[in-house]
Amino acid sequence: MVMPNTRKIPPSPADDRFIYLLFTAQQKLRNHLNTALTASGVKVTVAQSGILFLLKQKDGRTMTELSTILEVDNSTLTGLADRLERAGFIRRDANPGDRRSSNIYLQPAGLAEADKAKAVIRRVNQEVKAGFQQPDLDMFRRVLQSISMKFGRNGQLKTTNTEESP
Amino acid sequence: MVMPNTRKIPPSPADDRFIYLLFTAQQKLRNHLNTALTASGVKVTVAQSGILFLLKQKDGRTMTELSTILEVDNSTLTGLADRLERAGFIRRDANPGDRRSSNIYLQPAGLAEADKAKAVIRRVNQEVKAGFQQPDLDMFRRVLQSISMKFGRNGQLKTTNTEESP
DNA sequence: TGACCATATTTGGCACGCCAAGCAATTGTT
DNA sequence: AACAATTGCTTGGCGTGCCAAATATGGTCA
Repeated sequence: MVMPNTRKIPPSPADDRFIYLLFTAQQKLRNHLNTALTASGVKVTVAQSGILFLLKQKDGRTMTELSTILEVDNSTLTGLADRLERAGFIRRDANPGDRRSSNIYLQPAGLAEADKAKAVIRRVNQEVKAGFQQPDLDMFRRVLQSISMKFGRNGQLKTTNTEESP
Repeated sequence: MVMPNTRKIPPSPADDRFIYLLFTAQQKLRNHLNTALTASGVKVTVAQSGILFLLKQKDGRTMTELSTILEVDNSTLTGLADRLERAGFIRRDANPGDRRSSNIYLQPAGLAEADKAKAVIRRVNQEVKAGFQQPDLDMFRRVLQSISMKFGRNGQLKTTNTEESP
């Protein structure tokens, strides 16, 4: 059945615009996150932190490796890496085996920054989950993952856990 | 309990990083949406379509009115309106009562464009919902709305239905 | 009226996405 | 070995967000 019960329309017609809802939630979450990060003295942004986490997990990755995992365009990664390098958080090193590519290495300051960012992000992730039961969150995850699968480039689910969990 | 069961780790450790999941889903959805729009000959982007929908619902709104409803910065709206106006989809008209503000009017081409965009967005919204039961989607919505409420500027839920539904 | 504060919008600067194009280096083909 | 195709990365251009500052107008109050 496609049509809702026509006998009685509920007081709040239940917003069916999931695209809008998703976009709005993401935008507010991103703003809150970046605000929380700067408030905690973290200089790096959410987007940049992803690179740091991946390098902490395995140092010396290449640009392509990072952009593939993060599923962003190569050129996007160039910009992110530029800023991280300018801030002294990472270092681009020539790859002796293949002079086209470069290996990215986490600098001490970058490692410290990653940990600071991780703490904030973990906290916000808890805030997101607050007020819901595990089954609810599981369903939420399932829908998000289905969106990623349906509309993703490769149609595949990417489970590249950056670290332990949040 | 904070630690998971240590006796047996399940095959798939259930990704708990909702921030990452939400960001990824949103990004893929946005890309798919804009691809689908251009594929259908729609010249306007998702972001721009929001303005058209609001004007179709009630023409002559001001910039501030639009940016408040869409919950984007005023300056963001300036850019969006610039492009829509340059494309001939809207018109900025001086407000006789208050010369600081301007009323935005949908042009015939803009109305046509809004309808074309609406069809595509509605279709993608159906794709998002595909494979889920209504209770699942309701839970999905609830979590998204709770994120918007938790992290929104005003902490309030905005239910400005742009039209009938998707 | 004139100093002041508030409001509406724009501008400029930055972050990050995308795409298309470019460049250098590597690999494959013949 | 020589040419073509591929790969790794950067550049340039654009859209969309943000914030802070500038502009212009409007309203208040002494």
